[in-house]
Amino acid sequence: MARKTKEDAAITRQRIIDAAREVFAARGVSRTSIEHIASHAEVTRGAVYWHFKNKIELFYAMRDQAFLPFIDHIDAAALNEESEDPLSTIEQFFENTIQTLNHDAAIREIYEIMMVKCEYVDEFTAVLQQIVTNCHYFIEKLQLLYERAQQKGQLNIGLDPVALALDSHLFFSGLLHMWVKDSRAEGFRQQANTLIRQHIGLRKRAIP
Amino acid sequence: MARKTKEDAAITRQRIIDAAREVFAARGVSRTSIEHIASHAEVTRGAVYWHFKNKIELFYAMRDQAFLPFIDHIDAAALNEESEDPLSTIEQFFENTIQTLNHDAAIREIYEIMMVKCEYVDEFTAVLQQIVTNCHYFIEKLQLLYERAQQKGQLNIGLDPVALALDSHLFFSGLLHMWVKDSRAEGFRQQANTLIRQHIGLRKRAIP
DNA sequence: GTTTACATACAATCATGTTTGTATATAATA
DNA sequence: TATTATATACAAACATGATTGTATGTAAAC
Repeated sequence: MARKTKEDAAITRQRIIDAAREVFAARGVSRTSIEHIASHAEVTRGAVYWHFKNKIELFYAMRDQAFLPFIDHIDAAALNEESEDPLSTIEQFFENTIQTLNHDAAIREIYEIMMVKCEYVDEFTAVLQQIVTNCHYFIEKLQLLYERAQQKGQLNIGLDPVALALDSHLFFSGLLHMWVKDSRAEGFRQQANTLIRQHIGLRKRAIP
Repeated sequence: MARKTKEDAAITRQRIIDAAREVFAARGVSRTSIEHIASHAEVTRGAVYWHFKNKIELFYAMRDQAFLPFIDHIDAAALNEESEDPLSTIEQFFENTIQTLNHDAAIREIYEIMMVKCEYVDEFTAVLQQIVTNCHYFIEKLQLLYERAQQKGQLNIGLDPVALALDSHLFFSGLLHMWVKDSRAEGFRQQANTLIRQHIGLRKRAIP
């Protein structure tokens, strides 16, 4: 087949990434061969190997399409320094993430793949470490927000922003995991927002 | 080779399970071949296929060695009805689980495999569903304990046992995940007990 | 004309499930 | 109690298919 224009090539590249995501989600990363991805994207393995060195490079490309926006989302929440209501900022952040999972099938698939359809061994161990690094970054931002909430008197007395940040991170991590695992929408997915509000409610200063 | 006695066969079987666990932990479930397991157990594939139909049956056998005791542990905590201090029962349960992970390398490996070294697709999707079922069971027991804590006046006023149970489950689920992922003991593992106490502390009625 | 963007062909492993072979533990029988 | 029959606990061989990376070919864009 003939050479394509640069824009065409970019389209092919994205098609391959999309195909990879879909096949990963259906068959798991390990059981997915380059041929599976190629035929699903309606190209040959040659095209895949042209755009990506191997499977893990493709995996990284796919991951970035969900995680770069997520980082931006975290930063946006934390950077809003003039917010009058830091506690609500946290709550909104959690709810928005769940919203995104509900509405964006691609993002949802990427989370699913990374949480229950990928084995973090060999070349993939680095991915796990990057996730952990991101978690620490996320915890930092949560701590910042809780500190601001404390300054504004939103928190119950005696609560420590550091502890709250860690606790909220574990809560949210657990929530995402349950959300993904409960793929038949048996309840958890509908309950998510309620759970978030209750979680934040636990910290909120009682209105006298 | 010759036929072994029943006890010898049982030993061989357990050796194969142990070998499977070790190789799964090192290479991930998908990348592990029956031959890998066999040679690690110092038997041939024939022995493995004699004792187990295929890889997933072996996986189930391995899993049960960690999860059956875990269920018992949950039941033991919830059945202790005369406990004067249900909140501490919960706290102890969390801490004991972490203790087990710290001291029992086999259990630790099984958790690791199930959380980050296994892809839940095809024959493995059933495993995920079973995990979710177990989670719901766990949440029920937590709810029971929180109800007892409420009756004994241990909880802060206005807290709902149902909400607390879900929140604690998410916390614990997130904690286990972080514990497993933080394999280089960079902090999370040491912090676990502190986090548990703080989490429970959030619910505890302030001593007047 | 050269580089790009692929398709096609090649070579080399590797894994799976099954089948067959076999020595012996164990139960049945005499 | 000694003998025999059979099921057991594997090892070894077989047949088949899948996957990977690379190497080569090619037509069109630049």
